Amino acid sequence: MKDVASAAGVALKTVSRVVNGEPGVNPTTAERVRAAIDALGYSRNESARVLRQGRTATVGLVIEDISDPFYSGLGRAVEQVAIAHGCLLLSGSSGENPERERELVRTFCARRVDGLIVVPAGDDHSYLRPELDAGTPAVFVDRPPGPEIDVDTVLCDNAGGARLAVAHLRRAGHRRIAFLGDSPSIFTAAERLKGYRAALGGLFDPALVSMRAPDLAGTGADLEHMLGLPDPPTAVFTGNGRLTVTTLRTLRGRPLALVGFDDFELADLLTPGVTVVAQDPAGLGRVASELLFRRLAGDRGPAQHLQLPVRLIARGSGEQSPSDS
Amino acid sequence: MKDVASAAGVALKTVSRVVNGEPGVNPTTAERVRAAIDALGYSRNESARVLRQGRTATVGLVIEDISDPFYSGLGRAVEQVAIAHGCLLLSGSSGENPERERELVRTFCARRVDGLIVVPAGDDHSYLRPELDAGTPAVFVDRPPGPEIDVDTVLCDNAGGARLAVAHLRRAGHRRIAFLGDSPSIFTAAERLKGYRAALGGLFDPALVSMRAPDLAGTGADLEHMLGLPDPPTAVFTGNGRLTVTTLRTLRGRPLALVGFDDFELADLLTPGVTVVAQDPAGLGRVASELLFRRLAGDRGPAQHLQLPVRLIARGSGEQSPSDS
DNA sequence: TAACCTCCTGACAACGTTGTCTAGGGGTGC
DNA sequence: GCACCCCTAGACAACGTTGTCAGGAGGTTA
Repeated sequence: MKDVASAAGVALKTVSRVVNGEPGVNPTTAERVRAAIDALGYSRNESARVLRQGRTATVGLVIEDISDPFYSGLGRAVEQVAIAHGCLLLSGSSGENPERERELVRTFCARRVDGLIVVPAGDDHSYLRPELDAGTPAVFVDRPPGPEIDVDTVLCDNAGGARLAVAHLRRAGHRRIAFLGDSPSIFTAAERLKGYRAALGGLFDPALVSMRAPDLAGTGADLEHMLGLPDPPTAVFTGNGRLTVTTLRTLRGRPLALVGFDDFELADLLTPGVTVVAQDPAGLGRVASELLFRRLAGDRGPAQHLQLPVRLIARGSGEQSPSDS
Repeated sequence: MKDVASAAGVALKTVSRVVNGEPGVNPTTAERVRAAIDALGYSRNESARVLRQGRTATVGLVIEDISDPFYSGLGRAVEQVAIAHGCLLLSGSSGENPERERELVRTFCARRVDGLIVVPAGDDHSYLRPELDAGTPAVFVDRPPGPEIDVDTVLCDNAGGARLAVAHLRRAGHRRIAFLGDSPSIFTAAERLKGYRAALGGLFDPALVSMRAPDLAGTGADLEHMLGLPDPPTAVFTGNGRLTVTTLRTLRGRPLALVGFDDFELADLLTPGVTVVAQDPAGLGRVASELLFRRLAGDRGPAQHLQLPVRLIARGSGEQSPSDS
């Protein structure tokens, strides 16, 4: 900017005014400055601007894994809202590691992001307190924070979705319904287990429940084991999209009624089509980021806790009767 | 930092030294400073640090659409390499819009990213010249830049992959092989058309080629039209993952041999399994970012142009003979 | 005891912006 | 012709950090 100023024969401040479109600059002078800017290929140093003004026009997004379609859909929605507000997105994957989540959040905060959107991996978020107190708003999405902090959250109706899935299978006549879920330490997995259990009532049998960290081989083995029981399941409820795919791959055409949590591309093209409880990742991202930008615009109201609905999409796999298997 | 300094009763610079782990600070003093840091919840302002040092430890990634599995896989790989080098990732989706690509790159540069990884949407990259001259390295991945600039590129063997696909179908006995591709303005689509055409030789028939911007309805209609020709195709080669899915959805079980460019999850679970020419999105991302970090480490050698291999994965759909349809 | 060295600490400038304040030039009103 | 005001422009400080350099305290050597 200094170079531009001397090239145009004006003061620093005048260049600053032109760059920022501030009023009170003679059009002739402004034109001369613009010419100098073009000639020198100058572009404003945002770091300095941030330092001076305090706002970075950057939002930090912490998700579990950007290459998971669920989270990348969520991320895309956040990105779009951010762009609409003139913000950029700093993003990072926690890989389900609380330590990494924390590190990402701290790094983002050190770079003075204006706000955070977090899919938490851990359940202790006391480390966020200083940042929140310093005025950096955070919105938790897909999973809530630990009890230490009270911030905006956007979740989907996990338990309700699970009840929906199990009720659907029960309507088709199933009484032995297995649940293949993620590690119970994960909020959504625990909630879905609750819904599953509630909808089963007296039919609940712990022998038909497998919950473990994503591990294709392990969950597949659990399912095989269940199928070998004297009173095997006639239907399966899978706790997330990855597990649904794992299960399909394990079954490989063996007929077993199936309802999966999370919709996925091609679910309709498989034979039979896969019945799912669909949530709306883009909706989660959109709502969460709109909440964040409302905070950034100055909303100081109490923390909001939103829940987005889920819906069951029947495609065939969930409508098979017990006698089909 | 100023507050920390006065709280600990030391000078600014001493706090700076402690924060940066610089030698030459009395352990007692350092401990006092650390206590003050904890008490005040201080975290270093990276903007100021960047301003002072000139390096942001940030890499910019411009891709087409973060929610596309191909690009999110690529993005994830870039992220991992960046993390390994202590860098954060600023990312943005161009949505196949050259204007937006340019805007993203400029915004990234204004924030002084240390380097750029770009999947270009446009073909004029003269706008990057000032940045390159200023020493910001860029690596183009999946598609090359326009002729105005000569930078590192990492592509996959598009034409070779297409030849592979068509040759595979020809071996199964097909002579009427349709090509459903993306807009010919997109580099990869054009290359794949070239490979398709080369492998067909005299069998090439423009009536069996559809190339258009991603548009489910349009491509589906083109395919339907081809199937209504007096001499219809007995096989289809689809130009990318999205189009493969579109085609599967259009065909909905109608038997027609199919080979798709790009592998996708569940391709093996469909009936028949979908034969694909698989490229390695994570590999593209990894190689590109390693190239970038080599530049950031000071490598000033001539621009490298790498090509990653593709491989054909036979799963059934590409092995059907013409008489099956 | 003087000279020197090491270890630790602090003062100060600088990075590139922008907010605030001041000032000159020219026009307008009386 | 004088007072006043508006328009434009520039000088200067400040944002929070780090690099450079200077200097004091204490120990060692001659």
